[in-house]
Amino acid sequence: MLDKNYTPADVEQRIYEQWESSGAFACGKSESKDAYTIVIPPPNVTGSLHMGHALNNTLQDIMIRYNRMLGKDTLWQPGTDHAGIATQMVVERQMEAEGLTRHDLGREKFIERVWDWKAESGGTITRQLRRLGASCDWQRERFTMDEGLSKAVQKVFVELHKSGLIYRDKRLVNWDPMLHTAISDLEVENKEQNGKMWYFKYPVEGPNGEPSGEFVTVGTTRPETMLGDTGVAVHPDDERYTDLVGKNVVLPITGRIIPIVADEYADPEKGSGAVKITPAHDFNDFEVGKRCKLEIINVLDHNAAINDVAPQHLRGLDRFEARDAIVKEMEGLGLLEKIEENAMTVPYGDRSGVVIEPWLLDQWFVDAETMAVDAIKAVEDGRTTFHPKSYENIYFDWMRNIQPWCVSRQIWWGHQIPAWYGPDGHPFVEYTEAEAQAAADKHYGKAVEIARDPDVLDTWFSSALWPFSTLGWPDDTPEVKRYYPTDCLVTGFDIIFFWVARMMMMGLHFMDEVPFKDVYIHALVRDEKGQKMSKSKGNVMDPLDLIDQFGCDAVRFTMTSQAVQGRDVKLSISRIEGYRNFVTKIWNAARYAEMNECKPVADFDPAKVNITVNRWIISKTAEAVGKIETAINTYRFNEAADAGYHFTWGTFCDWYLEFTKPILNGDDEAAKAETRATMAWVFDQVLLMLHPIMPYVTEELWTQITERDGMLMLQTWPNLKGLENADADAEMDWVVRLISTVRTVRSEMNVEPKAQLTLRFKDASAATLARLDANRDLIHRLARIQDSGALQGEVEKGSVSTVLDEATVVLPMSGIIDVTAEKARLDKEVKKLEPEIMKYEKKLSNQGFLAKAPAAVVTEQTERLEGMKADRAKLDEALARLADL
RNA sequence: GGGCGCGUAGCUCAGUGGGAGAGCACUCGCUUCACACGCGAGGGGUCGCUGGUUCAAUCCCAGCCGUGCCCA
Repeated sequence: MLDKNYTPADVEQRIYEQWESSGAFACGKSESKDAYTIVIPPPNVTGSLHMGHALNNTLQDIMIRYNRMLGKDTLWQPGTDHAGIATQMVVERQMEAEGLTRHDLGREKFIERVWDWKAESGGTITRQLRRLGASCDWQRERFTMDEGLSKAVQKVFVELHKSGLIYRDKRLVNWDPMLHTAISDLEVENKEQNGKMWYFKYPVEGPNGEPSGEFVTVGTTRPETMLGDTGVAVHPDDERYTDLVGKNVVLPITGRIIPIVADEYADPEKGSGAVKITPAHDFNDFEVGKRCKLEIINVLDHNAAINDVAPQHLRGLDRFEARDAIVKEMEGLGLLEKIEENAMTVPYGDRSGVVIEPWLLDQWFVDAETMAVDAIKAVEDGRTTFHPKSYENIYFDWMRNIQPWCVSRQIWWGHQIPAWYGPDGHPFVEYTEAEAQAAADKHYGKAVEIARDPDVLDTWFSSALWPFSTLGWPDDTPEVKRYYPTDCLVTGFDIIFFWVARMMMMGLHFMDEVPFKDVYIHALVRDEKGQKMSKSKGNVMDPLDLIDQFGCDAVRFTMTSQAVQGRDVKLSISRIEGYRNFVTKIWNAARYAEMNECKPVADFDPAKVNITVNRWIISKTAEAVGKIETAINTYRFNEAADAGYHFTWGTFCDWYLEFTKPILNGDDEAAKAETRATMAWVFDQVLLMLHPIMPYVTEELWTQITERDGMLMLQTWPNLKGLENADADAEMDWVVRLISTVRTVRSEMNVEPKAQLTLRFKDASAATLARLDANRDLIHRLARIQDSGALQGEVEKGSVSTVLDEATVVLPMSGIIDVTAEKARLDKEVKKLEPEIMKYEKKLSNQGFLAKAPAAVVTEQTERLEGMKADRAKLDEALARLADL
């Protein structure tokens, strides 16, 4: 006997353990030729599950469970990435409490400590994914720092270097002065904020090296960088400055003599039209400096404090202290022209939260521009398709303007770069130190000492290999053959550049094939007001809390029903509550089936049932399954949820279960048996079709209903093609409309709920009367009718009338009818109809419409008008009868 | 500044070149033997504004207004 209520907390953990321990998640068990593979976008090992993960992994699990039920050899490859900077920060913070820094331990011991941390705390998110019901193949769980994946990283680095796609270069990079490492463009967050624009007057040098008395005014938002100025640029067409180009200015404070150059970067419209150029500390200035052959002078140290190049009194000052000091000094010199408020964008490190400094360094770069060529082409020719397609533009745009990817990081936790340097700094990139030594010795023609590059690679470098490194590459494994390329990558749009783009580049280069055929981009999860969830706003919802509160299935269903392509998910509690109620509804439907002894019958054939209601619900079941299939195949998850919800609640529970009551309480044993078997079968189909979205309650009911051969998650997806039945649909549709219309009349006429009425059909066709005969019991029960049939003679006085197709439905109510109310009710019906009739009359008298619209449309609209006119005539008749009273 | 999206019922959102929909909320009625996390019925929208294309526009096009995001 099923419990009165479904208690998710009692069920979910137990079922998950059964699934996992039975090996049901493992790939390689199906004999199908087809494989279906998703690699999880590896969550950060320091992370914990947030709503974005919940959405992302629910959708992946739906795809995986659905394809597994289709019989494919399904692999959902799980794992985490090592999150170099984030993880190092976590461990360093821990050590801080003990008064230690990583330098106290040294590199080796520190890394040991990170592994200890990982062993202890690194499993959080994978445990949480289990609570979400994720059917990942956990035995294959990988970590980007695993031996195998590290081998892949090493090979990729060495090979890309040998082919010139990785190179060492001195370039401006984004320097994080708190974390003391370079980071990539993508790890920089540009924030709009109000700052200031300071205008400095730079004295122009006269013919003899003395100040000429003339000044050039330059604006700057970062006064401290003036110490590194090596030029002043003006626009070549800016006539105000034509005479000055070629002359020099004397840089205040430092006394450095720097040239005035012409470069189109200077915008005559902005400020004074002249700009100071600091090639070592600004990306644009760096380019100007290159074009105009300006000196590059670095004035900051790795803490972004002023270095020893600067005059004595400024050395060692933090950049912001230096800013104040310089402004004050310029003011003292009478060289501060003015200060303006200025809206500007400031770059922040996404991990450290401090302002990033462009800094000139030797770093390792990937030639992304070259690698992007194939990656762009693969999407252009459809080898990889984005869903929704509009995201392809974002991808193209980024890929076509891609910058060299800085992959070296000055931290310890990560894949150490396989590069060794000779005495003069020449790099040797090899798999092992011995090989590097040999290469160096050969290069220098003698035995030399080499030292390994202390830097590690960007975490995203290793996650870019994820779709094949997790399958065992570079080893030639059966898994690589079977599961690559993967079928779909499911991710948020904010991650297109981090994962999609880089996985595409690496996959195409090393595997000669795209890493995934489809990319499904889902939206962000926001709060119910549409605001981004953030800790500072205090509007974060914890998916685990929600699961505790409402059950996992309700949370998953909510996510799914909201996962509309191209639209953000706005999550509200009331919505989750609503779907929790849906779970309860399913549970209660199962109880009803159980109470009525509806158990699955082994040899039940849905094509061979006789009773119309049963044929009808089977037809509707086939329709619902079809809708869900189409929806999932086209990544319209909300439509899948919608179809499941409406079929289960709106059709199966609201109508079919009610229809079965007179049968199951009746005496016709054959009808009872068929109905019991049908209901059990349909309910099984409900469990099957909803399982990908709500795995727990469906699995629990599957095993509770009866003895089964195996778990629901390993059953075959229903194939119900050909079970649709238009005749049964039409008949039951009529029954539903009849019952609804009677109920409406009862409600609007305030008929006692318990009162049993008589039902008469005026002008009904033989077909209608046959339908009435065939479905009399259930019509009587659901509409509370005691007697029904064709109208004999005149309509009884005091009857209520309504129109259903060709017939008038008459409900005699002598003694209980309220004439005024009935007249009002009929008037309302007529009033609803009239503007519609006018609309169609106008349309159908339009010659243009008759001439140009397709014939089928004209016919259809004509019929519709005729129908409405007939309805009105019947209503008029009813009103006339009422007038006699 | 460039790009993308959105504006449909009180709220959150589906949808379609030819009859405006759902969930929640709201109103009324119901201890109907699966379910009050329920059942039945109902009210509510000039589909942002202005033009254009079309026999026909909420849907396609242009402009505008409002709003959100990404990039610089």
